[in-house]
Amino acid sequence: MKMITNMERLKNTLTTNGLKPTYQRLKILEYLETHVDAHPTVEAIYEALVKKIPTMSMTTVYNTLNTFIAKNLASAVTITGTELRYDCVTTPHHHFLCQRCNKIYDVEIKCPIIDRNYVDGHQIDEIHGYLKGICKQCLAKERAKK
Amino acid sequence: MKMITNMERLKNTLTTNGLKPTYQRLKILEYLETHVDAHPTVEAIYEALVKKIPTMSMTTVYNTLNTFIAKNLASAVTITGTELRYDCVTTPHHHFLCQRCNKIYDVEIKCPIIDRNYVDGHQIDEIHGYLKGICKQCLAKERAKK
DNA sequence: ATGACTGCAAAATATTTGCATATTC
DNA sequence: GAATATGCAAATATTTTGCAGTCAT
Repeated sequence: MKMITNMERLKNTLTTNGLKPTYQRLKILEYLETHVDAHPTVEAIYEALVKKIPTMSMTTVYNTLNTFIAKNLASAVTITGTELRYDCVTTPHHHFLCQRCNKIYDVEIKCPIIDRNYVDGHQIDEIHGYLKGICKQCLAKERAKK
Repeated sequence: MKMITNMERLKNTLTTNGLKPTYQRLKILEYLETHVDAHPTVEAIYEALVKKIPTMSMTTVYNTLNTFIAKNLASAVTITGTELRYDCVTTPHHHFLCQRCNKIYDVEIKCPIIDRNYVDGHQIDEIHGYLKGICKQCLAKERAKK
């Protein structure tokens, strides 16, 4: 078995999707993969990467994420309504937004329409399940206070 | 049976929820009720109402909608990610966004977690199901072209 | 008169666009 | 070298905030 570095693997991911493996794209993809749990905002991705790549711009982050979405390498999480958060596509899952701490958690839920192609005659391309409430951690903190 | 006008009914809805039945609130609530299917943006509500109430402001629309949400008279639909759309609360249902025409449709789906209070230890306060794809109407138009 | 509500103006936040420069194959 | 990608600056879009004036009891 031939060993490849992580960067080579990411490069392959981009090229096999017809995308030029630019340094910016590689870094953004790497960031998404290593921060799946955080469901980062564009801001967060930009802030993290501009430290290493001083010329990085918000525009590039937006461009790249939109390109990734078009190629199905990432998906937008629209749960908060006023900002977009991002996720690199792995397995289908739903999201839980904590309304106290604003964290987004992945949750596995057996969805009854996951394998339907149509609902009411509309063609389904994406399914998003969003739960909102108070997360485990915040509930614990609250209990501790009392 | 005593007959009441629609405006009296809306007024009752507001007062029984502890809200002063101001003209603006009545009109916004009426608009929401008569345009449930449209899932209007703040902009749309404002534009429609400012014709009748020239002093109406965006701020008031935002204030009012947030008040309604707090009282559970309306809910925010966060499906597009960059703008909020509104819905007046009736029965629980999911939403379908057409990515061609940008319309939002209500869809009835049997949700397996609708009566669960916790998932992975997180307390669930709201459940939102968002489907995206191409709506019936747009599919028909597309077929017609070929 | 008091407390709540409205609405203007400005600020804050988030995203998109035009275009000149740079990079990749 | 042609096509594509980057990134600055400016424009656009969306939501929030401060505050002064207004309205209903």
